[in-house]
Amino acid sequence: MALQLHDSLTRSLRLLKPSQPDGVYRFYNCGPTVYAASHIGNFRSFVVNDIIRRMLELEFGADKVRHVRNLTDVDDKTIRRAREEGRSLHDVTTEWTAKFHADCEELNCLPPHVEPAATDHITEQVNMIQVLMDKGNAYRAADGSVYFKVSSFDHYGRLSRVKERELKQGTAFEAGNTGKDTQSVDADEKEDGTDFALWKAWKPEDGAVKWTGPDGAAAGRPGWHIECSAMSKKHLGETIDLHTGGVDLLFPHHENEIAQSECCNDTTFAHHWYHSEHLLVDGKKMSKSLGNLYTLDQLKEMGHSPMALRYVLLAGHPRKQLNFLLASLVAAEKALQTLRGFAASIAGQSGDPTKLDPVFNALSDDLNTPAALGALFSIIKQGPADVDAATFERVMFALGLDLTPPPPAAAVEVPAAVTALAERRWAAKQAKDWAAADALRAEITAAGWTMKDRPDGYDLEPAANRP
RNA sequence: GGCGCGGUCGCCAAGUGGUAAGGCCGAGCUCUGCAAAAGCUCUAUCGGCGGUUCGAUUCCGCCCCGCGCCUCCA
Repeated sequence: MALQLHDSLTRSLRLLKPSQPDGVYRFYNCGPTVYAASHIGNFRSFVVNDIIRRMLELEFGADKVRHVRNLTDVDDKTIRRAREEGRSLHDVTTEWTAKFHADCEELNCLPPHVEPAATDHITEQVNMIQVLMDKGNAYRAADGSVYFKVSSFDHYGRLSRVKERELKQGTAFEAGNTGKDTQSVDADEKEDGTDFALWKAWKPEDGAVKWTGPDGAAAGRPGWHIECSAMSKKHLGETIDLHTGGVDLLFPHHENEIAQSECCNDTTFAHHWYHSEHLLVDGKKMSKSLGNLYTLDQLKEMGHSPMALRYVLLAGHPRKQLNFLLASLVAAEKALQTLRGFAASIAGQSGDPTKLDPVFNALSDDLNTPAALGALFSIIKQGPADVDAATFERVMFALGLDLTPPPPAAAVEVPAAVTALAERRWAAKQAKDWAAADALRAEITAAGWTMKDRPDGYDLEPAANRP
């Protein structure tokens, strides 16, 4: 089945196809803001995009996919962080970029082919803003900032259907963003409330962070949206095949990107838009204020593996909100164990390569990962006969599941008393004194340990009491 | 207020106009003295009320409940 993906612009399922004569599929994925460790909700988005990348490679060939994912390394949050820690912006973003890469690697996400950073593309952004100003799509405000004039772009709102939204009294939209931390001075400078910043004039709290702006504008820094327009143009060209991100980016970020790019380049910005849904925790979107935010490190500290998280992320449909539960990680770990056992049972075996088609078909059908997993386990249930090992590996590649056994958990010190009990029970067992052996097992259990017999000895493990 | 999404077995979660995948948990069984591991088996009528239909969980309407977005959050 050919790869199909939901398109946010047309709200329909559409086939993925390279639009350029070179046959290279151009794929841009909005990346992280590097000011702190990304949380597992961020990673849901990146894992989903990783599946897209993998499916594209299987569909068109690894050399026919160009995957770009940016790094936002200058914005309010990165600047604030640097200021609070008394460090340079670069110092802070370098640290968190490295952390992001490490987490991605643990989650088995393929690195994008290009990972452009906003601060490395100031010139490209300034040039783009310049063009927009020259064309009358942007204007300089009193403070030297530059804004995009939304009314100058007829198609504004097509993606998010913002024009169909009615502005009602008392809503966040109308009431000047009450409750949001956007007490932006911008509002006073803009000609229209919906206009957005392309270039932000320097303010004292920006410290050393500033660049020369477009002609006539003050020194400052680029607005958030323009970086993606400029960097996707530089690395993928004026028209790209697919642009993706989390649903929250649909408006205003992607809507604004379209406006900037299309006004600047006079051509279609992206043929296809895809947005993955949010990961919820405790039924709510993760947020610092709710205290329901997890990072990969936190899960690892609880004893969970990155692969288990990846599996959990795949267990929900990418375009449907997924409620994250710690218990799901335990289930995922079990499922992975089954997968490992199955992989071992078919190792080196050749069989019917079409047998796993249902899995690929599910993935090709709008990235239905839960259905794919379901199909996979249905096949596993039928036994290893006729399953082609190489094809199974392709399935694992598509899902990005690394079945290498996780490194053994850090050895926990076994108390001497428990070791002594275990030795006595082993001796009793050798002597076939079952009554004594069973009594000793009970004592070991009471002490909080589990004794697992092997033909030639035994293992001691702390009693399972994970969440 | 606007826009959008969702309510399916104890938990997670696919799916279909003709009586519902899969994972986890649970139960039973087999095999190993016991335990572990492994294997086998079993467990739903799809939020509520109407409508369309030969037939709806699947289509339409209304209601209830939950969630997201509405200017810088993946």
